[in-house]
Amino acid sequence: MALTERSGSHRIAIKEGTVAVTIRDVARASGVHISTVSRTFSAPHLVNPETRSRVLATAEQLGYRPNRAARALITGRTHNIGLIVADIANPFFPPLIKAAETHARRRDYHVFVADTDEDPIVELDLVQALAKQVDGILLCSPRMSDDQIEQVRREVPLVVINRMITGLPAVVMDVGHGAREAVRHLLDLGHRHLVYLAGPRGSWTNREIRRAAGATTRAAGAELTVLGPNQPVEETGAAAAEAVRRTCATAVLAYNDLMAIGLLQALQDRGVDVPGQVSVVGIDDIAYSGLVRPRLTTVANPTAAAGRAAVDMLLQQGDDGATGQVTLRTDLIIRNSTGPGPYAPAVALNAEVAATVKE
Amino acid sequence: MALTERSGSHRIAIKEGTVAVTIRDVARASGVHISTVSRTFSAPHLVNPETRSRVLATAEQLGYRPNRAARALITGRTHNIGLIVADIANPFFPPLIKAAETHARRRDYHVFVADTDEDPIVELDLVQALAKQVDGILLCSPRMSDDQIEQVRREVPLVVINRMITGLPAVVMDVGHGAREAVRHLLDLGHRHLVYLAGPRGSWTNREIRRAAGATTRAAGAELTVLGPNQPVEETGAAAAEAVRRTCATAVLAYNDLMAIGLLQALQDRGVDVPGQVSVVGIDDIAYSGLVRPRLTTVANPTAAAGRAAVDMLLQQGDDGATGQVTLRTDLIIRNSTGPGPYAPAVALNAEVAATVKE
DNA sequence: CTCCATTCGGCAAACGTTTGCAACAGATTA
DNA sequence: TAATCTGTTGCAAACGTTTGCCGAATGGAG
Repeated sequence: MALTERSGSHRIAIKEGTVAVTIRDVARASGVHISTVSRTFSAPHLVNPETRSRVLATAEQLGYRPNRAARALITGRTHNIGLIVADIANPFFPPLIKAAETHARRRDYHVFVADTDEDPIVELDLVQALAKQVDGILLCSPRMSDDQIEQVRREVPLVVINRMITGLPAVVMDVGHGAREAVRHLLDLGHRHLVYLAGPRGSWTNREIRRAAGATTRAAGAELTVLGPNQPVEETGAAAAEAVRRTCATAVLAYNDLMAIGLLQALQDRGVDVPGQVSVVGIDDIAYSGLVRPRLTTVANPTAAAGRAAVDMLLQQGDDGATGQVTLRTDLIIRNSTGPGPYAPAVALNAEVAATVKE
Repeated sequence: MALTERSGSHRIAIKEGTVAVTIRDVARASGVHISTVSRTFSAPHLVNPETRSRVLATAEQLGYRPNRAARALITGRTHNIGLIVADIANPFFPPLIKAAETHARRRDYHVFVADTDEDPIVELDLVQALAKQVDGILLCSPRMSDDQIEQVRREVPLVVINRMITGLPAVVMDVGHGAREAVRHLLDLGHRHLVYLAGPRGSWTNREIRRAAGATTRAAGAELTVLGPNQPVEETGAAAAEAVRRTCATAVLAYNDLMAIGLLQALQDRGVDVPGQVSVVGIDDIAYSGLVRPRLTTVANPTAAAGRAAVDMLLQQGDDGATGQVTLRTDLIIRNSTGPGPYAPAVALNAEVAATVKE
């Protein structure tokens, strides 16, 4: 460990060639007390403009950067946010992460991202580990039980994304709305037997979709078969092709685009025409849903907006104890993976029926 | 701000209902000095097993968690790693991030992920901001100049991924090798006029591919047209379809799968058969390259391995000053987006030609 | 019984900040 | 002229740890 002589005092060069320059160095070099330097950065209005600019100049020249650990120690705020997701590699999350990160940075916060691999135990571990080094945690589509979340909540400020827990601040996408729209779209096209290709157990979103789809089909006197639960990846979507065919359903709503795409390709591979024989609808509108052929009809989730809203809620939480719950709108995007079903009305009628159902 | 009476001293409840329990509380509760508690956690062999278990028990019971900021302040190590990528939403990165994160966690490190939006200025900003709160930074496919990286390097330990800078620890994927294989594959198939659909300026990878592709085509007496530079996203791939057609080339190597997929779909949309009329090769082997139809022939990059290797290098860097450079192998994966070109040899000849070229 | 080695645990300084308090100057008011 | 106020700065305590140093206790050897 190299020792470096500097300004008459010994300093440890933690990283070779790098000497940490502190507030004290700046103070000495500009002939003021350290508290003045501190204030120059954290409460500029309290220091004489002249002094301030002098301090800033020497700080700049010396290459001073405030030590956030020290600051955190005394203020109790780290200016870090934890963001926990089930799977970074799932294309649903990156836009959310990106938005949250950019938004946080604009408020001088940094984001720690952690990946739970869809495992509730890892999830709990991560929250605990992160709790002390962040000012709050964004819990995305958690797989933990409500109880566990309640418990964790006592250790660290929390905002939950895509799960509704009473008394807990949350940002949810109203996926029920999107699912209803999707099912109505399929019914309007003349499909009377649908499949819901379910997502992972423990997912609030999954329950919401299932409930919405069930209610809407039932109300229309149509049939809904639920296949699942499944891991929300393409493989399971592809693997479900067989089962889907066996149900004789003509339309499928999948828990997410990944599964929808997997299913779509598997169906095509075994010679099933999409949307000629089977219509497929996804959820999320990930970047690839517009790239596959046929382009995927899907429910667009405002993930970026959700990320931003969650960051805002978390940062506000410090000020007052108000725990809001924000619901974001989701919308059906009709592309080419859905087409007329066996009971398709005449084109002229189509609009009329749609109008009626929507009222 | 709520004040809470506790053990006769005043404590600030930073987060309502949450009182931070410190080493001091544990010490008091278990009747030992704080240093003993500290040692129980950071140097267990120095404390009597009996005392240790008693301390651990009360710590557990009180819900004590070490304050990493305080620890960082004195040890100079934060146990955090910064990971800077150009674009989280680019599916090339998530597997790398995920691997790095998991690997780091196993060594009791956390990862901060930041996204530069492909902007070298943001990149520099981020490195500087992160420098003080992490023990080192993983710089993924940087877009900064070598000089800037050299400068930053003096502020914080660095490992660069996908860029070779002399004297700087780096993990690179030998994309030149993959590109050569890809080009040979196309030549073997009888293509004599290729296009390289280039990536972003400032990218080391881009230069490597271009150089490798150029050298290989030239050696075979074939022609290579370079189109670019381009932002590495599908849109630019799709937008390039027109230009590709104009070149009359029969095979395209793209900077990455995203662009390859964009191009592939755009070609198909305008009635060009892939691989019948044009062969397309991507690079990266992102999850979707196997999902599009035709499945994409591509160069597989060991991104997860790269992430792990980079973490290892960074953490070792602390021990000695050794700066290694690791090169990871890339491999061509032949799928369905490539087919015979206008000068295709007879099938029997094919293997022979391949053998010759490879010698 | 004395001495020494060993093991354990306490003491206190240090890490780099922030912040309440007090001091001081100069300006304003009574 | 004295009193008050305002703006600027210094002083020192705190934040929660780690760690070098030293003393106490213990046990074994002589």
